[in-house]
Amino acid sequence: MRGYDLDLLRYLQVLIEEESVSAAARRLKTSEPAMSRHLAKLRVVFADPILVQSGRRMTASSFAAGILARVQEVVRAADGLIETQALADLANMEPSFTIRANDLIVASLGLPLLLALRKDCPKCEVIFAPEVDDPASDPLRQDSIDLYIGATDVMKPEIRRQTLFRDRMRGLVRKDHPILDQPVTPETMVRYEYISVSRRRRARGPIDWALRDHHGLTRRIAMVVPNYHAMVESMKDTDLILAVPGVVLEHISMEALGLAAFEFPLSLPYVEAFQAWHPRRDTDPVHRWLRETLFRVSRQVYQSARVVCP
Amino acid sequence: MRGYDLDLLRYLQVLIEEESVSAAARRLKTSEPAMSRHLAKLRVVFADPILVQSGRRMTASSFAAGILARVQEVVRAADGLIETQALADLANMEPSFTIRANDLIVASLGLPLLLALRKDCPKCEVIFAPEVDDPASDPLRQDSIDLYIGATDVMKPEIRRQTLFRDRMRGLVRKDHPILDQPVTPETMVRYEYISVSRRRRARGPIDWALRDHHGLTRRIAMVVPNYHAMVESMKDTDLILAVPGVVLEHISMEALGLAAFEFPLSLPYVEAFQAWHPRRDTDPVHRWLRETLFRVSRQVYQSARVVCP
DNA sequence: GTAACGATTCCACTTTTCGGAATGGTTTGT
DNA sequence: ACAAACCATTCCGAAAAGTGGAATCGTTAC
Repeated sequence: MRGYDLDLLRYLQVLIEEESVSAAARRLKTSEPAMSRHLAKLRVVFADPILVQSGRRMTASSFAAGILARVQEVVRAADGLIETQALADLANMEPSFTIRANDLIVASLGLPLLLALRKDCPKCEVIFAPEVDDPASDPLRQDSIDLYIGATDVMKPEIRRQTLFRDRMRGLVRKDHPILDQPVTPETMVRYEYISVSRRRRARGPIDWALRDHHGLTRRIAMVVPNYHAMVESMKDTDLILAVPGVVLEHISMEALGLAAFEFPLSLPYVEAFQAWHPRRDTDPVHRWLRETLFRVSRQVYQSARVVCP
Repeated sequence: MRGYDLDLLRYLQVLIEEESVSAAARRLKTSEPAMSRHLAKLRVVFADPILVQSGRRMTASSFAAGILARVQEVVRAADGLIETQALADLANMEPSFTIRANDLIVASLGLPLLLALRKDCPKCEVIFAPEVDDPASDPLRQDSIDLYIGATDVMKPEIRRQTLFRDRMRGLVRKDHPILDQPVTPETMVRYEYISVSRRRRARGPIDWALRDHHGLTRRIAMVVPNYHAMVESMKDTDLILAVPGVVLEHISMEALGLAAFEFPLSLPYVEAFQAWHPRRDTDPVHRWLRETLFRVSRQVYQSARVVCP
């Protein structure tokens, strides 16, 4: 009597969490028939149906629901056994990371991150996924991206997040913009039109609220664009103002583009850039190393940006 | 990145505990090449040699030795997940138990134990292994017996044991033996010769020491036999005396064999009958049920024996 | 240097696992 | 009531993985 195949616990955990054979199969990147067979084996080993029909769906049996926490703990402890060893062999690994981030994050952090990762893991690959309109929680849940970096998304409750840095918005304008002729005031701010960057038509934010609440002023939004780079290169011929996080200014060629930046004379909340990941990655040592590297790199980039633009 | 095959942990535990590929293979009832391949996989997963050459032997690497307790705990917790379910399906199981016990234990407890087991598990099988000369610890370690029942063996330190009952030795003689003509005394005890039951020529024991220490007397051993039944049927024509545990007297047909029993007039230590098993069975729910059943049955047999022969 | 013992690798065979296709089960919408 | 939609299970041929015996390798004892 040797004992049941312990690897079945991986399937058991995912089947109970998803309460669906097909969802569990998708999550572990295998087929439904294969996952259905694992379930059949689990049913024999545990002498319990594990998942039971509930109308058109399946639901966890009471036994399965009762042991889920213990199963998670066993798997977590088992994966923790290799954690200290896994990073010892990074040099020979070829992991691929899919990260979703907006164009300015990619421009400001993409290369420093890759260089830092490559120091430990020369063969790793970083894929920046294009931004699309769905909230980042969905692909994190579906495991189609490994990590999200951004500031604007609202995350689902189980998604893990870590703040990378907090920054202020600054105004970006053409170099000889008239607003620069004297110190910027709320009044001069609303004298010109703005570009708003949004993928979901949220054209108004903290700047609008500060102007309205503290000065009774309203700025005009001339246009809404989906990413920053769409406008940075062409705005030098306009009087438009673009609000950008300060940290990214270092990565914009101000002189070559004929641009300049100024600070908003408003008490604005900080923009909080964070990284987010699905909890299934919590015990993945390589993924943790990725997150820790990103954290370190973004802090370094942020510090050097503050030195350049005090 | 799905994670390593958790079933490898079973091999990891045994390999570290045994510090030998062939011993681990024997213990898990597989071949050396198969176990060597499991070790090779573990070496890849953990990026560690796990077992390293130490002269002619292997020894656990420091990493492996360091995680052994955690591995044991993970495997124990994983097996514990099915414990509450395992006994729910006893009725459909066909387990086979190999138990080593002397002939009188088999005679007195064999049938009651099987009947009790069959109440819960109608298809179970009990094999009483023949007694051989090696200490019981060895086959328990080698997993060739599931359980030992006896009183005389010294157990290795890791072997688990549980006392079943404590009993006194009694004298068994032919029915009209002259020693029964009057109350037995130490002096009459040494007037006749004895049969000693031993597989390892330990012909002298507590009876000899009590006679010598308290009465300055010595009994004569006429012969040494390997089991009780060898002599029980033929001693009715002799004046020989056989010392047996009281509990088994109920299972000897005294009238049919023309025998009788008497109490020794000595302050003898109790004989302690116990069951012993290897700790690998500690978390085996079916094995625990076997032990608990045996404990219950032996207590019942012992109680009824005390009623019959006060 | 040779024999003994255990670990590893090779190899042919067996067993298990895989995913696509087919089938079965349940609910929803018309 | 029936058809469509969705998910779970079973069937089937192919691929992958596992097995143990034989051969080879590595180390020590005599």
